[in-house]
Amino acid sequence: MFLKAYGEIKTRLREVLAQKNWEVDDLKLEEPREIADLATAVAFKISSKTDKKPIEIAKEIENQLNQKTLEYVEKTEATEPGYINFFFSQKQLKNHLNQLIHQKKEIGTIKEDKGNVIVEHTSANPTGPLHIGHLRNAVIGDTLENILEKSGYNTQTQYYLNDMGKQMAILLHGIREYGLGTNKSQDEAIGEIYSKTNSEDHEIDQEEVQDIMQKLENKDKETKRELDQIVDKCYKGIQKSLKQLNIQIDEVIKESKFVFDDSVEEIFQQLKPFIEIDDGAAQIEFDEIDKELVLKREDGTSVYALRDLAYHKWKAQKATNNIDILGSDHKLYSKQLKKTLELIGIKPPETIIFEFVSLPAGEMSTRKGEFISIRELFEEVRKKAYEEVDERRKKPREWKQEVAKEVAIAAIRYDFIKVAPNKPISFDLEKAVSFKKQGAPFIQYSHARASNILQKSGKDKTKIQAINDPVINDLVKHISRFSYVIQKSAEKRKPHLFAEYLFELASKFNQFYRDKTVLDSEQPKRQNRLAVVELTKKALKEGIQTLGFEAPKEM
RNA sequence: GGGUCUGUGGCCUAGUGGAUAAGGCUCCAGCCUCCUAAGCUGGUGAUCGCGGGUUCAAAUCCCGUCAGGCCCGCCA
Repeated sequence: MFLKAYGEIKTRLREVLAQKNWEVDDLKLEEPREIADLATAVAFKISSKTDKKPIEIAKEIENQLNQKTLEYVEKTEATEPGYINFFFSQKQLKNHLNQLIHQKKEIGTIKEDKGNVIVEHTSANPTGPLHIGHLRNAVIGDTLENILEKSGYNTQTQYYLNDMGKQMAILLHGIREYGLGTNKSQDEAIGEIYSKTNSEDHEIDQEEVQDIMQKLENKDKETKRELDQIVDKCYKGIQKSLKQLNIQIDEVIKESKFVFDDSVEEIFQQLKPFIEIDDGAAQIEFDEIDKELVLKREDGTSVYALRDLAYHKWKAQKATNNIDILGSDHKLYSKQLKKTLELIGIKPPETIIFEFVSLPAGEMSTRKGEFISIRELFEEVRKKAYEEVDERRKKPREWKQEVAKEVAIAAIRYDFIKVAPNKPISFDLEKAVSFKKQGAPFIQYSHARASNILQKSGKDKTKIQAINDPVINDLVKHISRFSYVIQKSAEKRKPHLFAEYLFELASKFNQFYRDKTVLDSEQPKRQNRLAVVELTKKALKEGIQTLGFEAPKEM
C-alpha cells in the first residue's frame, strides 16, 4: 500500500507541477519519521527559480493537489518552512492489511514482469575451501537474488568456475607432485596442496606449468579430464559449504567451456580492430583508463580476461540484466571489462563491489593458507547457538540441534548482509559468535513469540478492526511498507536496506508484545490484536526467508 | 607515486542534499504470580577525521588535507 500511495502521490504531484509550469526533473518523496507518512521538499527547488517563498509555493501546490481526491491519502498539509506532508488513509490501510492477511501469495511480492536477471556471485577459484571473504560475496549475491525475485525479476544465479589458466596449471602441477589424499574433505586437501605448492620451500616447475596451459588452450582432452577431476572435487566441497548456509547456485559455468566451444576465439576476432600488440601480447588500451587489458600472452594462450569477456557476451544474450558481485580487488578490472564489452556493442554487466573482510590478525590469503573457512565459522557459531538453546528450553536433543542450526545460519548471514557492501569489515569470530541484539536471532525470536501466541489462540476470526492505537498503528504501518522496501532495495541493489527494515519490524513487534496483552484481553480487542499478530508473523516469516534463513516456530 | 573506497558518541552500524543525525553494544536505573526476559522501559554519551567552498538547506556535493583498506601482473 505504501508503494501504491507513493506512486499515486508522485503522479498527482507531477500533474500539479505541470499545470503550474514548474518543471522539476528529480521528484523525490521523503519519509520523515514521526512527522508524516510521506513528504516532499519540492517547493524549495521551485522557490529558487521564482521570487516566491517556499511556504507560499507549498501552499499553492497543496491547494491544487486537493482539487482531486487521492485514493490513498487522507490528509495533506503545507508546513513551515515549505514542506508538503502526506498522511495515508486509515481506511485504505486497514483494507490493505486485511487483504495481506488473507491473500495466498506472500507478503511483499510485486506482481510485475521486470525481465531476466543473472546474478553471478562467489565464483571463487577451486584452489581451496571457501573462507569468510567469499562468504560476504555469497551472502550478498544470494540475498540480492531473493530480493530481486520478490520485486518482479526472473532470476538465476551463476557460479563461474575457473578451470583454466596459470593458477589452475600450478594447482595441477602441485597435485601431480604431492598427490591428493582421500582422508579429509577434498576442498581442504586441495587448499593445503595449493598453498604448499606456492610456498617458498617449493619450487614450481615452470616448464610443466607452461605445458599444462598450452595443452588446455589446445583442448587436450587428457589434461582437461585430469584437471576436471580436481576441480569437480573442490567445487563439491565449495557447494557443500554454500549449502550449509542455505545458498544454492542455479548454474555452474566452467571457464573452459568458452575455449572449447571456440567462443573465446570468436570474441577475439570481434575485438581485433581494437587490439594492439605489445611485446607479442595482444591487449586493449583505453582513453579513460590508465591501464591496458591483456587478452592473450606472447605464447598465444588466452588470459582470464578474454575468457571472461566471452562469458559475459554469452550471459548478455541470456538475460536483460546481468549483475556481478565482486571483491574490491576487481574494481579496476571490472571497469576494463565493461569498457571492452561496450566497444563491440555488448551490454556490460552491473557490478556490485564489496570491500574486504579482514581478520583482526590481518588479511586472508588462500595462497598462504591464512583464512577462516566457512566450515570452521559455521561449526563455532552452531556450537554457541546450541548452548544458548540448551540453556533456555527443555526439549529433545534433535530439536535443539535443529534450532541451533537455523539460528547459526541466520546469525552468520545477517551479520554479513546488514552492512553496506562498500564498508570494509573486520571479522571477529568472538563477536560473531556472541549474538548481538541487532542480529538475526532477535528477528527469529520475535517470530517465535508471534507463533506462540497464535498457536495458543484457538480459532478466533482474523480481521483487523481498529488500528488507531499508536503502538498498533506504528507496527501495521511498518508492515504496509514491506513491498516498498523490497522495491527500493531491489532497484538500488542494496540488500542491507531490507535487512534493516526487518530488524525494525521485529523491534516494533516486541514493543507491541510488551504493551498489548493478546490472549487475555477482552473480546473486540482480543480478535483485533490476534489479527495483528497473525499479520506480523506472516510478514516476519516472509522477510526472514527473503534474507535466506528459516523462521522456527519455537526457539 | 597514481587511481579508488572508507572515516558518524568508548565500540559497531544506518542515513549520501531537506524538518530535533537513527539504532545496536558497553555502562547506570528499573521490569518475569501476566502470551517465550534471545525481550521491554528510562538514562549517560556525537562540534558526522580535519580545513575551506557551493547552496535557502551539507554527514551527504566540490576542492584541499590526514589516516586506513584495495588496485596499478603476459594472476584470477
